[in-house]
Amino acid sequence: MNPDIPEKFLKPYNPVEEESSIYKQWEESGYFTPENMIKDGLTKPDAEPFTIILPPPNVTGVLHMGHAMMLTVEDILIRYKRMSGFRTLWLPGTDHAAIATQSKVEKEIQKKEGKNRFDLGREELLKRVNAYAQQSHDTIVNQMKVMGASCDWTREAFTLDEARTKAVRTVFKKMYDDGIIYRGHRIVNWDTKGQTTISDDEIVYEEEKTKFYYFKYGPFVIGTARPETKFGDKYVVVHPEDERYAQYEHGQKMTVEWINGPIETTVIKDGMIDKEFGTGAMTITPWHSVADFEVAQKYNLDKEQIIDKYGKLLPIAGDFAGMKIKDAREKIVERLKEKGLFVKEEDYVHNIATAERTGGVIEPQVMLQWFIDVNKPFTLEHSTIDTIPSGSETTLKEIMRASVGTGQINIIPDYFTKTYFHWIDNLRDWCISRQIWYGHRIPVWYKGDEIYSGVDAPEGEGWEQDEDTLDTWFSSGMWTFSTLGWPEQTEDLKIYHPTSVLETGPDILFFWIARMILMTGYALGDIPFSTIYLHGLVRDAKGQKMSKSLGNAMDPLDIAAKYGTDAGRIALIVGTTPGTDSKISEEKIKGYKLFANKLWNVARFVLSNNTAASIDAPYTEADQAVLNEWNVTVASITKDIDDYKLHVAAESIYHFIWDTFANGILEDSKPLLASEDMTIALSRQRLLLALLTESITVLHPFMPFVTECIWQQLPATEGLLMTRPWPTS
RNA sequence: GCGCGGUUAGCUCAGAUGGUUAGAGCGCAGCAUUGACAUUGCUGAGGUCACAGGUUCGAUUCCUGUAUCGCGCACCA
Repeated sequence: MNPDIPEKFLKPYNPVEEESSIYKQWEESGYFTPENMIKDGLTKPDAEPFTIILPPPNVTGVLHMGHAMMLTVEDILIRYKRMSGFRTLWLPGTDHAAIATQSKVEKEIQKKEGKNRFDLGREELLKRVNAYAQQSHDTIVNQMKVMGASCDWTREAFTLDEARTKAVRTVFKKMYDDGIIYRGHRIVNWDTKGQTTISDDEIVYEEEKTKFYYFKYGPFVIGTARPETKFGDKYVVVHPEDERYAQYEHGQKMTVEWINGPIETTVIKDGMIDKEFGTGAMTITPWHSVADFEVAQKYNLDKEQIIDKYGKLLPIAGDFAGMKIKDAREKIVERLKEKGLFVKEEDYVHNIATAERTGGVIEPQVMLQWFIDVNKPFTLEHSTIDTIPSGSETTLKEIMRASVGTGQINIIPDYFTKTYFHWIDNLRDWCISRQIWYGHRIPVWYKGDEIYSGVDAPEGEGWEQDEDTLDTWFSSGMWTFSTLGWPEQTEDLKIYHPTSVLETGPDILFFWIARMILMTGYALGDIPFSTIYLHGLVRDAKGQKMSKSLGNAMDPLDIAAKYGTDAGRIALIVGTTPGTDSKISEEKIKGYKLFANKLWNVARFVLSNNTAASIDAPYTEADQAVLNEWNVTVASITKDIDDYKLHVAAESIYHFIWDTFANGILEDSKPLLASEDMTIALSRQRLLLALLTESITVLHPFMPFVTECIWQQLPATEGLLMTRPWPTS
């Protein structure tokens, strides 16, 4: 036994003791910044860049296991590429997450002080939200460091900071000038609780059991689930080929008895109606239904507002004015019964739209809002998108389609490509204005009838800025290039853009990924990244979604404290495959804590059986063969990582270390190390040290802490394992 | 309704561009060991790879259909 073995190894591996000091060493080395790697000769100056821009976590609280998954996958890729000689940048940041953050703070204020945002006023609310966001930011950054994220903190960004604001306003103005951003009266999703518009993607549908009513409407019987919206219904729609209604002409007018007395109605014949549903006849409410609105636009029909912003009936409802829609429903049915217009009712299940963040019911409303036109042709001056030549006319939809369709952007797993195209096909104009206060204020100013859009406020007196803010995805859509300094033509932008990999969960494929492709295509004529890697949702041991309310959420910090970050990281990777949900349990993580300790003991054994004389000892033929086999293993692991099969790579190195190395080679070594023949003993000593060194190098991206810790105890090593070149055979 | 994915050991999941005995972790049974190991090692039991057709010399793998679970989108007023 070698008496010089470091004291550390006399005890089991203690991750908590080692991890924070190791992270500090990495951070203080400056090597998270690629330029420092070049300066010290660890990366070649002309090395190919590899860039990941971190999907910025929302400053709404703390990181959860989904974030841990994201950070682990990205850190593995980054560490691997850094070791492989790439000019590697991982740029971190956080997202102000407008509506999510504001509604969270509003809820707290409501709970503690019983006040809403209108009681506080814009300025005071923003003060509170900013304070909360700052605190949340600090927590998040700390968590990321605990998880070992090797990102370049000198480049950290925030979606609402000064540089990003400039980028946002620059794009807004350009789109405004191109006529892609327009202001108009269109039907939007109005959140009656949050008092703001939201996008189609922020709606969640909840099943609701209700009644489906049939009423007499002149000579027709119409069906509806929402009698309370029917006051202004002056149009009855039937299918042009419906023989039951063949006797009526399109545009034919008639007077019918209705809720508050007789009204004049007009027959509309359009294919939008489903002949088989109900009676095949319905009245329409263009102000409060997307489909009805479209028919109304098509035939230039009147649109009347029935429901106000708070979900109450307007004066048009006569006796029912001021009532909440749910209360009004039964009373209206009663009225129609009294008038003898009621035919029958049926049980009915349908989905009601609610707002994801506030839970409020969505009432479609026609409102004056800002939109991005996804179908409007414009000229793209400079383009590197394969099928869109520079200077040609295109649309935002076409950019989104082309970037992925040509294979310039590759999605892993590839079956999500279909989902992506399906979404684009159904995409409508994007409503970007929000009636909340936390976020990028719309860079538009008004003075009388004049409208001005620009990066800065216009000169002169009397200009008022638009009260609304932008949808949070407007700014996060620019994240891959706004973080690199755009609109300035920075070195960073030249070197690191387009980025290499965008890694995130499939739940924000549309919210975010598609918007990044849109924004980057528009602003730069380029793709934002060449590979999209989608990880699955992290669920608990029973397969349930982790959530605070279920009490099954795991805190990555607790995991780190109990089992070590390394164990948590590799447990998230092994046995999971891109795009597929995975389950994580403490049992699984515990298993990898044992693995860290196993490795620790391997190191102890190797070091205690190593002597200086073995350094240049020639390998025996048998030992050379062992080394050759290891090289085959390395090559296969390398290929797996290159193919983004991280789960396979992680399992391979785990098996090599535990089964092949510890249980096989170490056991076989015992007699060899004791051999009288020094060529055999020294060769074996050298082999063991070499295999230990190489295997911790390959394991490093997956379990960075324990490997770095062992590396620094090895004889004749200098510098950090983090910057050691990846083994090539 | 349309689309996508899953169905492999008791549990959680990998994997095979079609080819002898289909893998891992956990769990289980037996044996060994106090050691490099807050243990670990060895051995073992356990699988018609959802079901039915088809293609093929050969299918768990490819194709079609069915069942079932999950997800996404669209929604019927």
